[in-house]
Amino acid sequence: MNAQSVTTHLRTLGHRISRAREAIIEIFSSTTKPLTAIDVLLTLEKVGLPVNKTTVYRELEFLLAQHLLQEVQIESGIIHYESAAQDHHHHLICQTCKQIVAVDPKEIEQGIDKLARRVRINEGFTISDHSLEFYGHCAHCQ
Amino acid sequence: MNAQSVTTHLRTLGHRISRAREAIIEIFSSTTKPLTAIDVLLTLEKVGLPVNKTTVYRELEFLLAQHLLQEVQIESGIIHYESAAQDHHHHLICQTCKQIVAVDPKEIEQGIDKLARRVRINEGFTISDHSLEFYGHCAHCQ
DNA sequence: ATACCTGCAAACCCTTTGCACTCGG
DNA sequence: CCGAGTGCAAAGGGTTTGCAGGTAT
Repeated sequence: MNAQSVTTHLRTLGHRISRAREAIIEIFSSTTKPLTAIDVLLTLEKVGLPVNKTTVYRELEFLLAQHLLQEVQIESGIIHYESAAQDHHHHLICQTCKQIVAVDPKEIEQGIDKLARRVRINEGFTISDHSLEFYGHCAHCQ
Repeated sequence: MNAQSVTTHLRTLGHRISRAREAIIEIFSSTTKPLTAIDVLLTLEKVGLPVNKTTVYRELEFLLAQHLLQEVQIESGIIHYESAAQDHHHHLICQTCKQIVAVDPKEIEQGIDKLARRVRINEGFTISDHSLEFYGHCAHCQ
């Protein structure tokens, strides 16, 4: 889902498309990296569309409620968001330089589904989602 | 590793065992649930050993540095800790009642190792750790 | 025109820090 | 005794809220 179709979708639902909203949608459409509110704030400044941090927080909340963004659990104490339109995937987090790389896990996903099935059976849980993140060191930081 | 052997270990290293420290070690030795600083604070109050929150935060930091606790990534914006002495495992988080259940994944671990190996090859990362959490609904909340 | 969206300031929650005091070994 | 551990108050980050003013439709 590109930025264009997202704004059209929102308009259909009766939501307005302000400059800030449009820019934030554009930011998340053009990266696979999970971003924090501060990341978004700084990116907007760079792009020449400075916005109050309150607006950023409110917009992230709004897009989350619209299921256009999702939270990512990668670092304690700070919330990261990424586009919900991306294919389901996981992350590699370099513990040295903190860079985050998305992993497209076609094959991995199968494996996790198997694992989830075992867990569900064992504990009586119905599992609807999972998060799997790998921590280590990237090629450059080794 | 039980509370007794932990305190002995710390004494060997020249660290003192205050009442607060002892009680916190005891708390983490007797549960598999990941706890927040507030959880620990409230538990100490219940047990009749009220302690300042600063002390709790400092103690968690200390035990983390001693590799007796580890952080768990399960909820954005708040840090959960659990005993590092537990066998490596993962969690089931009920999205309704928020209860957290530890999963002992002897078999699962093998699967993840395989997945990690594929990821490492693909991205040039050296992977030293991972976190895998499942989200869904427990038997009671379904 | 009228909601919705925005900025600003203040409040909130979780966590950290500075400093003087206390207690464990 | 003496330094590690503690409490208190204040500050620090990230996030949320209230309200007045601005803007998209």
